[in-house]
Amino acid sequence: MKPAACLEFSTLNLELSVGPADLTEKGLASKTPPDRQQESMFMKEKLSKIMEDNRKLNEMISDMSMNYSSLQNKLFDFMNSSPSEKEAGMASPTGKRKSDSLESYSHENVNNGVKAHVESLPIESDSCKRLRMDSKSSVSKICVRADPSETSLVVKDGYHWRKYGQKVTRDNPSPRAYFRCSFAPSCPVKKKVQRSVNDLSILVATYEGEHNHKAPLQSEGSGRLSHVGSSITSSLSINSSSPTIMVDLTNDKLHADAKKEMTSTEIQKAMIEQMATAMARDPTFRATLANVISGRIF
DNA sequence: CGCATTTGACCCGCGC
DNA sequence: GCGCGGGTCAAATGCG
Repeated sequence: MKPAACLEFSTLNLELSVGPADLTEKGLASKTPPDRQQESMFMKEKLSKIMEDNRKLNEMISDMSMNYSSLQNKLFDFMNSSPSEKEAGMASPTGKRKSDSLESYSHENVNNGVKAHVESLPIESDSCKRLRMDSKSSVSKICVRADPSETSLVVKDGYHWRKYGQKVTRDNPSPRAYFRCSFAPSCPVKKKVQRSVNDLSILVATYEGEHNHKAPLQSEGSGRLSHVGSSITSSLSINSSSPTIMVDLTNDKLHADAKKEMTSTEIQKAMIEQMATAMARDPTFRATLANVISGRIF
């Protein structure tokens, strides 16, 4: 999802509650009768305009929901397609740094661990300079809410990762950990994990490349990977300042709920509800919306 | 003993 | 050309 689209989406789903009571509080009651009549007409116009805006916003959110559902259906279709189809056109496995090539792709790192919550993003400004040179390459990024006291930069996503380096970067005092997919020796996928500079409870995982193997079954491998996928699916929130999806791993109740089987429709519904709730709760989003509304009114 | 993690050194691209 | 900074390597270390 593009940032602009996110912004549009994030300005939805809040009730506009400017009514006559609000208007009288602004000193309108003290006006003379002709003035009052004029003001009343003016305010009626304003109210109808606001209601119209509200209606448009509701239309936009329903459109966005439909688009989201359609995209997610495509995503599930892709997940169900054969591995050979996914691997067509995939970057060749590499070992040496000079030969690292990151092909562009649109569906990335979608497995039983991070269903539909992974986004493909353009290379960020702070990403590797070598990657920046390749204008076609893209990365996907997920944010995982984790206990700040937890020092291990482990993002459980269903795959097996081998840590091969850690570095403190200039723009973030928290160390950045570098992982390779260890499930298949030839798998070119890499992962960088670093705590958010703004919120230490958030782990930002950046995925580069595409797995050239099937996702490991959750029952096999290390036991800590159990129920990873569903736990992530059920609890997400949105940071209005960024298009990145947030995943909350700390909610025990949701962990329990997530273990239940969910149909894709239920997942979509739950996700849309969570997104709307998260946006409405976000103070930054609300302040932005208030500015937009006040700008329209005054 | 084998595997994973840690960590300092090194590589490489970019900006000045 | 040099320094900076991100990314990677590989020996050392830890752990089951």
